[in-house]
Amino acid sequence: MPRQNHTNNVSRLKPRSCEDCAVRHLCLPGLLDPADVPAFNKIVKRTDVLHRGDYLYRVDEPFTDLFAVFTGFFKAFVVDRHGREQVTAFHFPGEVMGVHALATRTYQYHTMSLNTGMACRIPFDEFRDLSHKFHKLDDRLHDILSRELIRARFSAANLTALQKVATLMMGISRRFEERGYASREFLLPMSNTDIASRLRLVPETVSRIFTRLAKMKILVVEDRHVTILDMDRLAVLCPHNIYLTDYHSVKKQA
Amino acid sequence: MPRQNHTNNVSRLKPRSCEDCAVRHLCLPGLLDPADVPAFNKIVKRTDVLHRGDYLYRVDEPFTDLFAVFTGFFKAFVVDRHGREQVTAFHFPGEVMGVHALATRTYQYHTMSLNTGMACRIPFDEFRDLSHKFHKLDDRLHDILSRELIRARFSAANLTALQKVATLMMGISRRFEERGYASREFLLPMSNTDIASRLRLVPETVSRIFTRLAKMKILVVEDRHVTILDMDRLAVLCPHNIYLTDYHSVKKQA
DNA sequence: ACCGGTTATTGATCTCGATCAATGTCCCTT
DNA sequence: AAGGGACATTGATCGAGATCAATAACCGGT
Repeated sequence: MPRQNHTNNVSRLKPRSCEDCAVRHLCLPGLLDPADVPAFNKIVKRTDVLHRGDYLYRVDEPFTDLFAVFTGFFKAFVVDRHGREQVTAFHFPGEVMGVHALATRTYQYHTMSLNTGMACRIPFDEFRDLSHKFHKLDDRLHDILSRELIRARFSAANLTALQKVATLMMGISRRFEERGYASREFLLPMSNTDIASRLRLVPETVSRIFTRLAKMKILVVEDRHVTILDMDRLAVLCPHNIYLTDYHSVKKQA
Repeated sequence: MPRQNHTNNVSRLKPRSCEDCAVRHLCLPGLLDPADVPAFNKIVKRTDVLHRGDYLYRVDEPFTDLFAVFTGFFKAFVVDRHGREQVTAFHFPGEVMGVHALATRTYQYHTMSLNTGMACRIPFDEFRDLSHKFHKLDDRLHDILSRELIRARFSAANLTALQKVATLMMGISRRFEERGYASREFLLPMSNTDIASRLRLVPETVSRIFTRLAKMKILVVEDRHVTILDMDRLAVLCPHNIYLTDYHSVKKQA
């Protein structure tokens, strides 16, 4: 049984640049003329190798940088007054983290590595200066913000537990696909508990839904290994064809 | 019993300018040096007088303009496949509408006037050019987007019906307050049904919650007239002190 | 290989808000 | 002033998911 996820592979940890990053097209410099990418790369710093549970930033820390996932997976969450985690987003390679803090100038979410990985740090002041020269950077930032906004509003929709889980799984599949990885078979980067928290469900319900989906021969989760058996019927369970991706193009609603 | 809402007053309908707009500080030009406001005002056009039920824009229309509420109130909504309205936001004077369409270049929500009012139309291409000269416009746009993002994520939180209604009422009160109107006594600009739709509840539940709040001597709704009797106890019902405002500063969570 | 803590699974019961139903109120039109 | 359609209120019942509880599987560390 395959145990390692391709995307978890961080064996070659030498610093890399945006120029040869596999997910640049999804990331902040994605709209730049290739000739302008080195100028952008110059302001980017890579973090140390991060391990499961390491924080990228915490709530109330002053906002100084935007971050992008270089390798690995991250989760954003808040902690309520009873000490319970509430996951607000999962972040895949190439996705930008921290844009929510533009107005308040303090991060509003904790952001934590789900496994071994690395992030890119983009000092916002330098980004802002650069975006005045390269307006494509501004356009991309606007894109990211407005996509996240639409996605956030839709994830507030009143869905059944089955629809929620189906939509999340479809979104994860899409995100693997747009990064060039297998989209019908993959390791879940996050725990069942994190999934439940993200979807405002309890872990018991997520577990039951997985059992149901297996009985329906749509999707099997064994250990953390997911196999999508029937992508079409999975898609039918997702209302509006809105998947919980961060950058996939937003579909129209009827 | 007072029947007209101050903010509904559109008796003097001559075109006005940003320079003497009472809610400019909340709006797109809010961060501009006063000397630069006329340059911004030059690209702004006011709509005709709009009446209850008039559309400002519809889903799938090409995105050409940002809009701002000049007078009156607006709601944004989608229509699901069963023809049911799903309200996604209410907009008060000075608030900017349409920013969600930056990425897709088509509006993703219907936006409709709730009563007699008027909106400002800001052609986005001209705004974009101007923002390259006045970076404060860009900063404000970022602010608006990131605030909406945080608000949208929180409105996805798992609240009880009581918490939802309390949070909305507190948000409305705050929004009246920051516009200089009475914040403890006002006319509800939207129907109970719209409130229910916004909060993913049914109108029956909203009605029952209002009855409960009256019995608790926290808040009375008679006809559309709201009187807040105990602001402190209302605030206690709002988790995280996050109110559903568009521009009020986002509070920290514990 | 063995533990100890975290995480997943499965079942029984409970609860909040939805649904169904009936009546009442408001407001716009004529 | 009358009538009609949308909107609001209140009660009775229902159901999806939470909660409570118990067991099992997994994982990291020594």
